[in-house]
Amino acid sequence: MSKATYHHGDLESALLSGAVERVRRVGAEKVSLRAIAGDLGVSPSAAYHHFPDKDALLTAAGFTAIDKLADQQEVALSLITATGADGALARFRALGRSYVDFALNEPHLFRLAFGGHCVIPNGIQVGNHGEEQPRAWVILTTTLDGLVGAGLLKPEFRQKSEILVWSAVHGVATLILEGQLPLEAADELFDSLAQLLGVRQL
Amino acid sequence: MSKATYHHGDLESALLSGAVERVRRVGAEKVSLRAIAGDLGVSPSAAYHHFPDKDALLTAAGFTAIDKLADQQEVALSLITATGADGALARFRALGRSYVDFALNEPHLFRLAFGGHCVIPNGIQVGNHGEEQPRAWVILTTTLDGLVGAGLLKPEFRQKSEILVWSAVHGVATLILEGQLPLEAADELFDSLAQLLGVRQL
DNA sequence: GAGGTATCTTTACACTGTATAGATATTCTG
DNA sequence: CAGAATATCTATACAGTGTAAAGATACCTC
Repeated sequence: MSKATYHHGDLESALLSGAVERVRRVGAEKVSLRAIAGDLGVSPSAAYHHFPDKDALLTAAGFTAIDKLADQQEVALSLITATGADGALARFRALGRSYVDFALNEPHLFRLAFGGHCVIPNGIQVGNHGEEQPRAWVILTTTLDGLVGAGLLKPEFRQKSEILVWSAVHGVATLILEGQLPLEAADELFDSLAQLLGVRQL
Repeated sequence: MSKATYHHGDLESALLSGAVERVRRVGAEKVSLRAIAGDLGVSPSAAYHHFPDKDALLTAAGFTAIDKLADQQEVALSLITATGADGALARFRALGRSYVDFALNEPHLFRLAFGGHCVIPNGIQVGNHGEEQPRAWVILTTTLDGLVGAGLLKPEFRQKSEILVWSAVHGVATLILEGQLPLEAADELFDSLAQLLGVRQL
């Protein structure tokens, strides 16, 4: 409770969630630092004691958006209680659906997350299943492991599937969001992926 | 020559290419209308006789970025003179490579094109091979036709390949650009795609 | 050539990010 | 438990932004 009752409370996280909320509603290019500060009853300059500049605040907001996406994926996965092959396949599909749904339900957060603000310096090491991997990656590999374990995904496709699945799902989400592909493209893509990866049809 | 020697010449297209050039160099969120106008020796308000607002100018710039991408793809395809199966496969790969290369070489233009400015209202009709389809789509379908014609792509996969290939290539380009996947992911993806689609290996 | 119109300039305004300096509350140190 | 040091926030200010409104200028049409 030391920092929590300083001047404002925890202004840093208040600014962060304020930024997320405003981006969510109007999009990153239309949020103003002054408006976020105003919401909190705080002067425009106050933010500079917690973030070097507006861009840093938006970047932080973008990373929490990435986290929200992972949260949503985990919720979607947890809703599927089926075990065995049916469960593994349903989880694979739910993973893609939740990704696309997030993009369409929260377009501004999705664009903030993948629009240049949250560039990870040296990228991800694909083979490395370490701790500092993005959650989306961990969730994906776990789900693919489930398919292999259930005998639905041929083990020799397992490795290559990681990049392929994530890229395809991210791509279709973006292209639908930007109006370059129709809504139905998502389900058609999931069908194609399941079929081409050798997943047994239901 | 009527409009070309009006007051400035063709200010509309000058503004447009000025916007493209500045976005290319510093990114869309850092370009100012006044700077573009200043480059052309024109007052800040002059732009409003050709575009309703700054956003409209950026949107127009985004569509020319989409066009530049298509141009680059066509150039890449035209460089491959081989005929038959080798040519078809090489063109397929070149298509993906040029897409990823464009994203990495022109990150700001790529983000402008697919970052919310150029949303096509009702999306694309996938089955429809009409005239008003985006060039990227036409280029892709033609290349896939080449694969089928050369006996490299199973005809039963042809239809589903369109969405899958475009999504996967767009996705991997974006994820590499945003640092979520390493550079090598692109080639690994092309390998996976070729293999899974049943394309005969070289 | 006259009138009308498209094009561009001038001026102005509200708003932005943020630098600087000062005020205030908390924490640390003796 | 002082008093000093420090973290936090405010007040003020400034340059730069998008754009609205009104006026000037060049072009086109009749």
